[in-house]
Amino acid sequence: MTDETRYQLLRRLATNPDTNQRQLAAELGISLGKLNYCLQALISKGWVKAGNFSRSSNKKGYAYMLTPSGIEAKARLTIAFLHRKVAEYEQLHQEIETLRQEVHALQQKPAEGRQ
Amino acid sequence: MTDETRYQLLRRLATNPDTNQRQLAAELGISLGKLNYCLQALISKGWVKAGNFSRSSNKKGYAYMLTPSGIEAKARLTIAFLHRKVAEYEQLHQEIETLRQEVHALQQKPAEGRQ
DNA sequence: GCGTGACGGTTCAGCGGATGAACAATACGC
DNA sequence: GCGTATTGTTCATCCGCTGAACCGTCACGC
Repeated sequence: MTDETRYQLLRRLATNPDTNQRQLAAELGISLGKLNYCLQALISKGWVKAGNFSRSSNKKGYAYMLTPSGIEAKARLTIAFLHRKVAEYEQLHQEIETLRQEVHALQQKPAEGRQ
Repeated sequence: MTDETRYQLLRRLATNPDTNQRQLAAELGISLGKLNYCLQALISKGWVKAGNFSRSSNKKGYAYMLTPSGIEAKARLTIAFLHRKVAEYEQLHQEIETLRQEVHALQQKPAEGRQ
């Protein structure tokens, strides 16, 4: 759904290709159903391939590995995300400044509305 | 619903008590139904009073004014929000630092995965 | 081999918040 | 009065998310 989720998922898979869906869902703080949905989306985009060979010791389940185009996509998303986050950061700075002024104003006239 | 919404609404009403619900909803970026719901919640908490006297030139609709306890509540929420936002700010700083490092790493080995 | 238990992927009925069209109420101009 | 415009209120509908249930598969013990 969100591309925040997509990005986080790609990020996770890049470092940890052999994690099961339940654990991935828990780590990203989303439901199993949603994770499965996102994963299928990444796979159908050709960014992730589900190799059905071994998960380390245990032979069950898939290993979800980024394809070359998945790696490129992750790079693009990383940069896009950096920019977005910096913008958020600056806006948050603004909001905080405004809030600080409001709090300051409150402390100037602390008795207003009390009894 | 969210107390972000509640706070924003109190904030708006404190400065602009005579705005109709449709416009309030548009300004907060939420639907009319949700705004109405939130407003009723504030009213039933006793934080806002809907005086049915004049909106400036036009006599229709209500003027939604903060009660004394509404003013107090707004002060509390303002402070709580400041703290929350500062925490978000710091976490965002962290995330950005991580993203910067990732981007840097990408630029060190830019040919990976290309052909 | 067969049975069984455990694990992992997939599905989907159900939930809950959000939406905004439609309705009700009120004020105004005529 | 009547029609119109403006505003508050409701509620059927939508839509994404959830997680329990389901199914397939593998590993182990026999």
